[in-house]
Amino acid sequence: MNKDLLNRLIRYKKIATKMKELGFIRVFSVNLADALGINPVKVRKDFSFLNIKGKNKGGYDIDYLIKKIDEILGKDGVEKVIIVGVGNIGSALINYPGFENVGIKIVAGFDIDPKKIKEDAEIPIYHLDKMKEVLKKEEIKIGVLSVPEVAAQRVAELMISYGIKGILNFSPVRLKVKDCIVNDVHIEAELENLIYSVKFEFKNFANKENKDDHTN
Amino acid sequence: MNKDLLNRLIRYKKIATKMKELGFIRVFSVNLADALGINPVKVRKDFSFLNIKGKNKGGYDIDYLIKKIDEILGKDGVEKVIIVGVGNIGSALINYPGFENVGIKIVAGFDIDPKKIKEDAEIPIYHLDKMKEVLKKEEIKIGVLSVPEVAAQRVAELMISYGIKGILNFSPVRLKVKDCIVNDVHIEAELENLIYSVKFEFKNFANKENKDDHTN
DNA sequence: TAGATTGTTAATCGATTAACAATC
DNA sequence: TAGATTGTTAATCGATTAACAATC
Repeated sequence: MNKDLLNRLIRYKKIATKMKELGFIRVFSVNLADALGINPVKVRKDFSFLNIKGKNKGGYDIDYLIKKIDEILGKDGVEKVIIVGVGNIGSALINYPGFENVGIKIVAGFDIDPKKIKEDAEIPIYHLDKMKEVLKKEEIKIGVLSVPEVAAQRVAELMISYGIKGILNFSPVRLKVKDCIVNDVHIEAELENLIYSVKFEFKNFANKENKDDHTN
Repeated sequence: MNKDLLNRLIRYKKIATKMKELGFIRVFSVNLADALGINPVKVRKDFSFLNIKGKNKGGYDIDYLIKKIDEILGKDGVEKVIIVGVGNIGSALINYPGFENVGIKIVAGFDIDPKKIKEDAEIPIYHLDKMKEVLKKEEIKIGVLSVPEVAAQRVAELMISYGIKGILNFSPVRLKVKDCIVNDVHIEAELENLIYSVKFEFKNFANKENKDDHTN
């Protein structure tokens, strides 16, 4: 199960759920492919690999598809997540309402700035010193790291020592860690990449006529 | 120039710049490879492809390397960017101080909520109605899209109609657009992906002993 | 039956790594 | 010279696409 396949699986489920809400009961590989912008063969390959069966000419049963994906993903209730570093990005995430819909609950934030501590808020913000206690009590495995660059490596190691097994890393550094999965969200880098991509496109606009409608 | 290569190029430059600040004058492919967590052959392949020459046994001259990368990237001063949708994420980005260092300037934000409008702020926030005017005047090509999901497609089309050529998309939808490059930053999806990756790792922890120190 | 769709095998493509000559 | 490093060719690997039989 590589990251790309996992991403597709999450998206298949999202689409199937929406179609179910609209009253559909089955979906063809070509529908899912259109929605994701990929080749229908890849959808069938994915499902074949994951042992999700379709009906010849009948497509895939939506209820069955959702059930299978949930099985594969090990869906089991709400996942608790903490936010470490309550700066611009950190507080944006704490206030973001969309996580609930996908079964994610932000249970606490942590910071070292006394002005940011609010232990009695709906989502409490504690001093970093309390992280160990909270993590152990709540058995939290997933943390968002949104501290300044200079602190990132050190704080990541702290989190891992308290039992964190997955870090969503917003700091612009490559974390060197053991026994922990890191997913990077490097906004700066994405923006720089975009800027240069646009520049190249302009530079070469004379050369290429048939541009795609969506460049990942 | 694909996206991965572009990303590596940006990182090569960042590392070279830091090494220069530390007083180094040359760098070996293996150094850059270590920093990026890749194979040194790939570094040399990249440089060979981009016509960046090293010295046999002498590595790559840092000043020359930076100059060549700047040439390739078409580095020319500060890039102006707007933020469309000044919610949690949008305002976090407006207040984020790190963009200056990489030559990015946020020049304005746009929203439809009158409470958010602040035309006389350092980084002014205008009503969406003024977007056309500002974009034309400042000749802005790059925009960050951080509006709610339901508005994303419509607002993206609006931006493009006013001359935007690159969108950094924070909304959890696949934008269907023409003549515009879209880079996605899907925080929710990354977090979901992380959660499931950790679950799988646990499920299979008995099977694998030698885990890598960093999983992208 | 004819047409549409799944599921799989084979072919293709590109990215990555291995191997190694050239050279300092 | 011996060792280290670049640069390139060849080999490998995995992901993607093409082709097509099976089937409803």
